[in-house]
Amino acid sequence: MAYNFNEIEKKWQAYWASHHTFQVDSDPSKPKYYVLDMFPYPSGAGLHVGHPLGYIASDIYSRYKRLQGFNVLHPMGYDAFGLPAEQYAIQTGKHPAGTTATNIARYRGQMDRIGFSYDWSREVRTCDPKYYKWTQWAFLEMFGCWYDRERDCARPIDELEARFEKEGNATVNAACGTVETFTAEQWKGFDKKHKADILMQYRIAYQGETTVNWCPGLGTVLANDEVKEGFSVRGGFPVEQKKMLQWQLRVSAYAERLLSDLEDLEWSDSLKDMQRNWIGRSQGAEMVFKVSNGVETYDMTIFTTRADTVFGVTFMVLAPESQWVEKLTTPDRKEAVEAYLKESRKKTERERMAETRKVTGVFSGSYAINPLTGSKVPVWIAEYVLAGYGTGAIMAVPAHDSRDYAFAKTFDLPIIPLIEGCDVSQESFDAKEGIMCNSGFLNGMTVKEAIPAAIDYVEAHGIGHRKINYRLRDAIFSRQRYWGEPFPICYPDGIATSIGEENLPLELPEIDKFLPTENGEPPLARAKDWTWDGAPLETSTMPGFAGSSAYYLRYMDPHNDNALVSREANEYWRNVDLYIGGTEHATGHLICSRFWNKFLYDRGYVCEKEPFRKLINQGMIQGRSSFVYRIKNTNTFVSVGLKDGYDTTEIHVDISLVDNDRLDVEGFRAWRPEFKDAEFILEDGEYRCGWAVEKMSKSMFSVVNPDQVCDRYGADTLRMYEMFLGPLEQSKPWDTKGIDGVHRFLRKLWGLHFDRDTFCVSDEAPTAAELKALHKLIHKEQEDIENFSFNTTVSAFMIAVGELADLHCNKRAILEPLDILLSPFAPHIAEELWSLLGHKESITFAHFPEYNAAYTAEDNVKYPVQFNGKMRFVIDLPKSMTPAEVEAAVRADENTARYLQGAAIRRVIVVPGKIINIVC
RNA sequence: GCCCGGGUGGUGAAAUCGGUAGACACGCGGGACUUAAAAUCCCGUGGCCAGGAAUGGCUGUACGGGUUCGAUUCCCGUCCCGGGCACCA
Repeated sequence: MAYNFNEIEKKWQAYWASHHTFQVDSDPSKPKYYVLDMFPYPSGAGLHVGHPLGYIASDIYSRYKRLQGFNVLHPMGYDAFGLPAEQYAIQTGKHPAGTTATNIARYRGQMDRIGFSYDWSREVRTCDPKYYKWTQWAFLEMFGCWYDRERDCARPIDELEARFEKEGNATVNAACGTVETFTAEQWKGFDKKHKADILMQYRIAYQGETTVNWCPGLGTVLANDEVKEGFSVRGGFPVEQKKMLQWQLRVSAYAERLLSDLEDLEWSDSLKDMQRNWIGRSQGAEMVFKVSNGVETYDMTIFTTRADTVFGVTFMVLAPESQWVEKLTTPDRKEAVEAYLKESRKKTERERMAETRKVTGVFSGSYAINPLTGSKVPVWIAEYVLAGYGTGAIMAVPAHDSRDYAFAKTFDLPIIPLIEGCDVSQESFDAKEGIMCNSGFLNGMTVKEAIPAAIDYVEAHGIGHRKINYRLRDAIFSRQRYWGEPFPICYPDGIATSIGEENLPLELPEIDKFLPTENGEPPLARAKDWTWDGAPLETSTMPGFAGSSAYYLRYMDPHNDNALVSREANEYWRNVDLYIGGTEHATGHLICSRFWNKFLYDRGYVCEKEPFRKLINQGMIQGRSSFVYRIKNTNTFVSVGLKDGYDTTEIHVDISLVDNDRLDVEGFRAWRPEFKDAEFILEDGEYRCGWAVEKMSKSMFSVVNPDQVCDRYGADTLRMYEMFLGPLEQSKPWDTKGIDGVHRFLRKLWGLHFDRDTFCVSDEAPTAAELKALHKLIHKEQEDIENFSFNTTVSAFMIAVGELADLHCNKRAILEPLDILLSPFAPHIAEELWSLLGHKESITFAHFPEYNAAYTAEDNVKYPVQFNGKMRFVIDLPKSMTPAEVEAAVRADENTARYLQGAAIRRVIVVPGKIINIVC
């Protein structure tokens, strides 16, 4: 009986669908397990073999957990709003909704062929109004809240208003923008607009002026992780800095919690490090310097992590965008300062990057007084100081900071070394080590002692205080685009106002063209009557990460119209136990989603403070592209082994024309008209191609479509082969030539049931050898799956099946458990064999066989033996022996006696399971 | 520049609380079956050396040191590759 995988796979996929095999419901009698894939953006190109890697791994784990008796939630959906569909719409006039639906259908078709065990009844699409209702809802919740630092959580903004009525804002400790201090009386006197402006500074979703990454090519702002080296990730257009009024989320208020809660997560250290880096906690002090422009004197606050170096301050620097610039520029310096500001504003991010090490700056004309030494130092303005970090102003210590050093050298400012014996004639001494000098009361201390001592002194004298800064910025939440969630915000009298949660969803309006308007407004401004109760509605839309921030919650209760997720559903499913996806979301989606979850947690809508307990980043599958070598100015191609003798050009060739690095010469001639008359210089009678590991891409003709692999080998082979390729988290090239090995294995397994002499599965009791082969596999599979070491599990299957084949095993008691073990990896063939063994129920409901230690305990172990200090040989003894038994065996062993050459054994020391020491 | 990973056959890779390095698979070589091919099955396969052969010896996990009876594994230094951050005071 042949292994007809296409028929088998179709049959079981239909069976699972019609029996709703993978549909789940809350079931308090069973433990829950939630396995989630990062949902895909459905692009027009469809899936290539790299995309399903993580999905296959999560599917194997889900099926494995089901076998163990868990109630497994394993859903899938689509991150359906986004730029490519809109760019396509601009080019073709086709509505993004249509393109998106088409792409989703294609993705679904491709995924279905691989035999995933998703509960499709829970599918979500972020562009569906029933879904984005809850994205908008969460936004309004954030709009309606402020962050209370006292209680360290989000609170309703009404409470804050009531408090302003009673006591003003002096006692309020909130994460907020810059606000003046006011009393209750003053608050009552403010007009409506003024009050709204003040409240806006406190809201968690707020509107604020900020410098953004503006991408003229796309006509929108972009988040930091949507920009790479000054170009947009999508489309590759240049990006520049621009000040704009934007909706933002106060993610920075959660910085400390986002950082400390990382501890308990089962994420890789590298990923945690990336997040820690992104959050960028740094401990230091804020210090006040008196600054004067000759007319007026102010208190200017700066932030430093090196309070110990105050004695070495020789100048101060302001960011060009700092509010101090205006106050501290003296009339005689005005012209020079303005010229500098104009220059720096003109520069794009890209240009600033290109001149990274070029030092620029301008003197403001003002001076500051060092609070510890009383000395007078100049105040400069320079691009290397960032407005968005700390206070936008620094004290410069050129002797011990390389950036200050470069600046001092360029503008010829003094450099005062503060550490004994350090040489600052060529470069600064940045290390935090050594003994302090030239530093008054700090002299003689080590740097590590001096830092806290300096801060203590500063605090005691009222010059400053300890302070922790974060580089995590608030998330910019507006996009000047069409294909995203509309903001449920309108502007009566110019005041941003919620349209009311009861009116959600606010649906995306139809427009005739997807471009910005002639006067530069976002596309939504084209919509007819885009107003609410006569007031204009917000015209920007939400960014891509809005819809993906809480989708894992929606899967728990996807059809609920009254809540994002009901309390019961949330309390049952809680959070994601295993999350699998690419590392490209390490700082964008994963920070935003954690923030979003924490906000909902503060408000009591969800019961877990972290969304994703365990996270695995699957590696990328790269392409393996092939080359031919054309001799320059000819139409002759030379085989890779001979190319060094010629001057050649490397040309990518379609990998479907290449088999095992050998070129299909006729196919190549037919491939492109220009190669019709191609000549070849062969080696050993064939044309061999060169190859390289590159990104899998159309332009390098290295894309492998999973559908084709399924046609030729079947889904089970695809699934096992992708796992067999190498460790899950590692990037590795796809190479179709190894797939035969896995396919052969499945055929062998099939044959083991049917082709072995006669067709008969017997109820005979299995032999010890058969049981041992099975139980070794059970042991290995359980251990490996828990460690996500799927590649070695596949090897273990091959070994076990090889052993059983050698034993001509056809015992039901062995074959049944074998099918169960295989079912997470190759579910179709496992189901088919299971049913052919006489079972009516799908294998999904079978229990997972427990590891029976009795059969593997017989495994022998190797004991290295040493005597009188030297190791000489190894002896082989059963693992199950106690140390006393080992000793007896050693004393009785003939080989040992021979090695010892007649020496009498005085003592035998056994390190359990490891080593034997013989004292003679 | 800073922070993480990682360097093992022709290839993808196994093996790390230190214990026979290269499991499993691809590829390659040889053989069986076949008129032939495909498919299938069997044997061999890190390198070097000796032998007619079974076999034996040496060497070998990027490089150089160290700890240890014993190091792919632990420590120090160097080189290379991949990823992340990048004027964050």
